[in-house]
Amino acid sequence: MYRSHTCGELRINNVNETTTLAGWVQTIRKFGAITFIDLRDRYGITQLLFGEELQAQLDANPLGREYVLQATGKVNERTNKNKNIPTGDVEIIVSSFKVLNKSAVPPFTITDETDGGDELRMKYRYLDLRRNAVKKNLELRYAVGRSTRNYLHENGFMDIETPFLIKSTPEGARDFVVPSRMNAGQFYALPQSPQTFKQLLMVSGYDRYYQIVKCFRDEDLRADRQPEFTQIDCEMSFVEQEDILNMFEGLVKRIFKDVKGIDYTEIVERMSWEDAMWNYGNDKPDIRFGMQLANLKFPKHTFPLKTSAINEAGVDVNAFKVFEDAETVIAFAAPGCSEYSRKQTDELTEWVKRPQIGMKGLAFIKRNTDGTYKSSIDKFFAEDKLKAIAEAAGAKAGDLVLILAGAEERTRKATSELRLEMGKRLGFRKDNEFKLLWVLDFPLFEYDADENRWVARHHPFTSPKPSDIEVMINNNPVIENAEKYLEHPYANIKANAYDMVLNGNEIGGGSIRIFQRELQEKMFAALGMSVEESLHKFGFLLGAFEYGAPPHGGLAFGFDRLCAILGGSESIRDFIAFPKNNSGRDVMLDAPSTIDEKQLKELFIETKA
RNA sequence: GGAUUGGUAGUUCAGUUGGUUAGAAUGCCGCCCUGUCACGGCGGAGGUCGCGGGUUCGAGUCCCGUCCAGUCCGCCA
Repeated sequence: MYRSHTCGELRINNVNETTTLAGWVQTIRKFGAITFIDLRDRYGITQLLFGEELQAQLDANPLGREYVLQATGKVNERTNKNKNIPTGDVEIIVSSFKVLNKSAVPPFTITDETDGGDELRMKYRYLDLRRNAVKKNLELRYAVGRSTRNYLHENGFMDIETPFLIKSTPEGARDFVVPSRMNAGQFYALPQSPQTFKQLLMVSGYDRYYQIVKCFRDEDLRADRQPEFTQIDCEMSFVEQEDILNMFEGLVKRIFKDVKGIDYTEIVERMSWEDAMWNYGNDKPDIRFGMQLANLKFPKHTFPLKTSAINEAGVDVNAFKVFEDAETVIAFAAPGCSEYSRKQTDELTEWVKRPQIGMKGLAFIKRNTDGTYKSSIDKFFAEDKLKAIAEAAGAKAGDLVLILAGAEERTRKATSELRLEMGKRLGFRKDNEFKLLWVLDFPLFEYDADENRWVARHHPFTSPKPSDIEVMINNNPVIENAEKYLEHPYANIKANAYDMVLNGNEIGGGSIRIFQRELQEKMFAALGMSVEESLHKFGFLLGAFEYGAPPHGGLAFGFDRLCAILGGSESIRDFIAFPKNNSGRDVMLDAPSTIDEKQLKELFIETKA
């Protein structure tokens, strides 16, 4: 027997029991004739006391950090208790011990606040994982997974595994490919998601499916993006959008309850994609705070049903040349910022001029607490006009109105980024506050300028809104005038698609699918695919749709990202046991790497001389 | 593919306008210490300033190239 207890479980009521612990040496504190050792395992830390009679034996078996140690002794109530750890009331008076294994000096400290940098931690990830901070994240991930499985199981969902070696369909993200030895010159692809398999399972009658599953995309990475990542992938038959929204906000609420102890009783807000873009400049708005955008000027065809925020106030924003030349002018109010100094407004201007944001400048109006207005553009607007603009932006006394102008897409995005930045600076984006949102009615198509064709915004299996099906079928997808693609009827077709947004992050998304062969064929054609091409790539799916495919839909959550947000982190890497770095490398394994000539030959891959 | 920040002791970092022998903290090693828990005290070892080239009397510092890492844009149905 290696141990009778873990290092995290002994308490005051165990006093006088004889116990054997095994774990890693966290710290050694020597005081001449006595020595304290903190022994650590997955469950906690317990203090060992080595008395005078063991010092000779300790000198003969010198210990160091991270040595694996077994110690037997009696549980003793401490004279000086440590209130910082759960086992702090007791210590073990060691009677015998054994070094189970030595350890080299670790390259960084195995503590909550480690001195190790990211690169070093990743290289020695097996040491990094000993740290409480990382362990906590993996425990949270495990809890989210358990909660998900429990909820879905209770609701009749069945976990079915789908293959990892599949067919490459270069639509969407780039595939990872795997050469086939038995089929010379041919390749498998790793799935970007089990999308087509779960739809086939619906055809097969497994009307509630789920899988917590690895997906692979060979694209450039970010702090919240890995080449292999995990999805909670779900699909249901005989459902409408409403059924799916209800089922899966139930899932997220259950996860909040199980993992964070939060009763999320609020109604989950629902917002159209158009409203999200109009009010927040973003299809995944953070609604933990207001600061909604005021559209002072915008291209009409982008928002055919909307009217300008100042149309009725009689303000001509074109009085300022920069605004006149701009396609779009958007403002919003930063609460309590009217006292910003010149230095602070200059700094914000520099912030929006960074290449990542790419604006030329920033205009502002201070609505002072004494009722006056001070603005960077008061040369062009009389005070009553400034007042009208400020009011359109929802500014109260003491607020600062920030205004950006330029090309529609860039300006809207920049304003959204600035809103998020100000929200962060003003403390409105708290890690421990959670706000869910459904974004609905996404556009079905997106224009691809490089190829001058339509691409599916979600994926090509997403069904159009029933009212838009006729528009899709009865119009030629060919874009005659690339400049005016927005005037093509396809630009306004809406999809039966939905995203779940948590605190400004897309945590999941899905759609009601096409389930009739004919409509699916039309969709492929709309995306510029020939009949031969669609049969070659998706013939199996079109075939399946001929044998009684039920109406169905589903969604997938980004599991890693969901865990990171629940853990209050921007980066998903510390919620994955063995993540890859920015360049897709595993620095611990040093992968990817070259392979043997022999392996290459077996794959019929020519090697360079 | 692009922008940007960084690379100096085992580790985390400082290093001024280009100027003598490149520093601090921590870790490591040795000695002392019977109640610590960030123990303490004394002493010691530890450097290809990422790599290559250039400017200069002189480069950690300036210039060019390159590699690595981080963040972002493009990309990610």
